[in-house]
Formats: sequence, structure tokens, C-alpha cells
Amino acid sequence: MTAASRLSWIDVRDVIRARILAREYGLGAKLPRDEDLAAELGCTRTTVHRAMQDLAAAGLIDRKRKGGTHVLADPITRATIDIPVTRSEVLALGRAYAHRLISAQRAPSPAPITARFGAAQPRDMLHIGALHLADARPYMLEDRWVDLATCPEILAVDFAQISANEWLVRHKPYTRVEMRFFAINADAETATQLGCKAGEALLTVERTTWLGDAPITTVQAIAAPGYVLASKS
Amino acid sequence: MTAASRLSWIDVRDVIRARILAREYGLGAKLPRDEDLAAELGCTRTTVHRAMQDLAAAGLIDRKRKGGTHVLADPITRATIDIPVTRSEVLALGRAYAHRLISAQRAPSPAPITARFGAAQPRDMLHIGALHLADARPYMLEDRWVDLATCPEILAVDFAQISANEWLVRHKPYTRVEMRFFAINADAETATQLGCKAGEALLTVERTTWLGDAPITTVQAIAAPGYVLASKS
DNA sequence: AAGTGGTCTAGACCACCTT
DNA sequence: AGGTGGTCTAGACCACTTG
Repeated sequence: MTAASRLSWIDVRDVIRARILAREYGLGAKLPRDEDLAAELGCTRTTVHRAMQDLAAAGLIDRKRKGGTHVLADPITRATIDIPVTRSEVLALGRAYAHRLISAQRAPSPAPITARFGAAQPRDMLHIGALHLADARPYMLEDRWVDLATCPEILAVDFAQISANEWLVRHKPYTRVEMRFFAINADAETATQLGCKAGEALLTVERTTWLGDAPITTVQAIAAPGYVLASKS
Repeated sequence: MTAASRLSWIDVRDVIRARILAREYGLGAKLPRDEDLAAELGCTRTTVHRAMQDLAAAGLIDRKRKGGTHVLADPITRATIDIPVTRSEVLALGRAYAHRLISAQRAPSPAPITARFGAAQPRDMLHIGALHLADARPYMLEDRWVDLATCPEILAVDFAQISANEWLVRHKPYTRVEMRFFAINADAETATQLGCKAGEALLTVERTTWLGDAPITTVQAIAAPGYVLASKS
């Protein structure tokens, strides 16, 4: 027999999750109140709360004050993706990192870029093209816009020494980020830059960041063929 | 002046986050002990702990017992992606949903599929091809393998009535999932099935799920051209 | 209006990890 | 071996949201 010294929130979570998985609490069903579960399992409401918090974060249940706790009627699969600085990502693969500046021009943001930030008017920006290399081969192509009102210091950065990607991450923290993932066919120019055939399928990640409400940067990162993005454990 | 009735963990989190963003605690720097922060800010250690928990989940800090709390030396961008049942996804777009079974054959898993599960030996599986439609147009193409040892009931399912995707999500909960995102060029067969041109770039999501250590299913979902996967707010 | 989850306090003990 | 974060309890009050 196992001595149950005290019930940890992980135990509680596992019990509740098991009941959900076994459909003891079916899809869309309402769970007992935290207090009742606490009484039933022999722990504090705080402990049940901690367990529920974890299940909610995992996307298994939905909680509302007064409304109670419900199993999600439409189950979802939730994945977390970590995107490191490209230099670190390459180094972590055990490959040599380098980057190359392609272009950097000051210009007002074109409509699609303005729209990404949800801004009404075009903004004064720096438009940067850059290529990340792994073992001297093209790894990722960046097409980036940096808001100069929020981030004037970028004008003084020497992109021969540090990529815009890394400079921004290290010097311009953000509070909000939106990401979009999609696939594109390499056009002629992209193919040349990435050293692949025109038409090849390329995974593309679009990232836009803000500091509060102020736009910082938006980037379209086009990965070389074969790139795979994996979810965190 | 604002009356500070009591300090909520969100306030504490914002203070600490602001310090990190302002590089008051620089990259890789060690933060004060929870207890000291609590004393400084005038709240309980529990409240500081709750704030730290949030910052750790966001990927800003790293905590270790005895080691203390550190700002991550290599900042990462963390995104969460929710993947609903395909039917729900289509309906949420305000489009009509339908699905079509392409094939369903019992077969031992080929090496690449066996490997996805980390299994040593081929397993008895059901191989299913299916097409999801939105407004009667191809939306997503599924190439799925279901483990029959774990999930024999799948053999009795009528895929004319419910897609394997939805049946599994509703009847076979999982405890672990791994996802991979990449881009592929449509081959001739895929192009025909998705109603696009051969060679078009298609976003592909590979999902593999387990219940404990037991394999459940692995699926390669190929989205029609134009598909975009967005991170959760 | 009231029920339910969310949070805070105060204090104690535990467990992990670095030193 | 000791310091730090992790957790649990017990009780109180708060705030959202639904009936």
C-alpha cells in the first residue's frame, strides 16, 4: 500500500485529468466546484485551484467565475513553440553561424506592413534585408521593417557586427508578439539568395512585435528548404 | 495619486518584467530572492512566486531551487498555437464542412511511421487517407496512421459519418503530443486531391500522439494553398 | 443577487540543486 | 550542507458572471 502523506497539486491534477480522459467528466460537462473536489480528495481549495490552473493552461478545461469549470466541448491540441535568436539556433545545431546584410533603406512603411501593426498611417521605418548562414550555406532569409519612432537607435547599428535580429532581441524587448506560419514558393530572387531552385516550398514565419502599443518590428523569415519547426516537448 | 490597496501578483509581475525589459536586471542576471522582493514590494512570498511563475511560463526567466532566478541569457520568442478539430476550424471560418474518405487499409507501419513513435518494431495499424472540405473545396489532406493495439475500436468506425480526426479527438484522449511544421511542394497526386497545381507550396503539420507510452496516432495534415497558422494572442 | 473561481496573507515544511 | 524555490494549509475577502 502506498502511503499518501499529503496530496500534491500534481496528484490532484492527474486525478482530474484521468477523469476527463476516461470521460467520467464528458466533453462539455461541468466539473464539481473546487471546494467540493477539495473536500472529496482531502486537500485545500488552493491545491485544487493550482491543479485546475494547469489543466486550463493545457487547454483541457475552461473556467469562469460563477459559471464553474467545464471540460472543453471542442477539444484542442495546444502546442508551444520556442523561437530563439537565429544565431543561437544555428549554433545549437553545431553549425557555424554567419550573417550578411543585403540591404538597409529608410522608407515609409507600405500598406501591408502598416496594416500588420494595425496602424492607420504609414510610419517612418528602416527596411532591412539579411541572410543568416549556417556552415556558410544559406539558412534563413529575413525581410524586416523596424519602426524608427520607437527604435531610432537602430540607425546607428553596424549590421556587419550584429544582425538586426539579434540586436533587436537584445536591446528592444517587446510586450506583445504575433506570429503567423505559412508556406511560399521561392520566387527567382529568393531562390538566388537562399541558393535553392525557384518554386521550392519554403516555410515562412512572420513575426510582429510591439512594446505596449508602439510598433517595434515586423519580419518575414523565410527558411531554407528542409527547415522544420518543432513544438516544445 | 493612486491608492495602492494591495499588491496583486499582476502588479508584481509587471514591476519585475519592467525591470527586465529596462535591463535593470540584464540578460543572464540573477534576480533577488523571492523573499527579498516580497519584502521590498510589500507583499507575501506567495504573491511573488505567482508572478515569477507567469514570467517563467512566458519564457523570460529561469528558476532553480538553490540556484535562484535568472533572466534568460538567450531570449526566446514563445508562441502558443491552438489546433482545433478540422471540422470546427472550418465552421469557425463560417464555411460549410464536409469530409471524404480516400482510403483505409490495415497494414504494418512502415519504418518512418514506426520511427515517429520511437517504436522498435513495426506495429499493426490502420492507414487512412481523408480530405477535409470547406464550402465543397479541398481544405486539408490527411495521411493518418492509427495504432490498432491501442485503438482497435477505430476498425468499427464509419468514416462516412465522422472523420478519423474527429472520432479520435472525441474518443481517444492523449497525454502527449509532438508537432512539426514544414513546407512541401505538392506532388502530382496531392495536387489532384487538393485541387491545386503540382509544385505549389503547402504548409504541412505532422502530429503524433501517445496515451502514456502507447502510440495512438500520427498524422500528416497538408493544408491547401493559402493556409495560415496563427499564434494565439 | 448570489455563486464560483481568483487572490492574498501568514506560516510551515519540503525538495531540489548548487556549492 | 545549506540556500532557494516549490508547495501546502487555513482562512478571509474580492470580482466576475450568470441566473
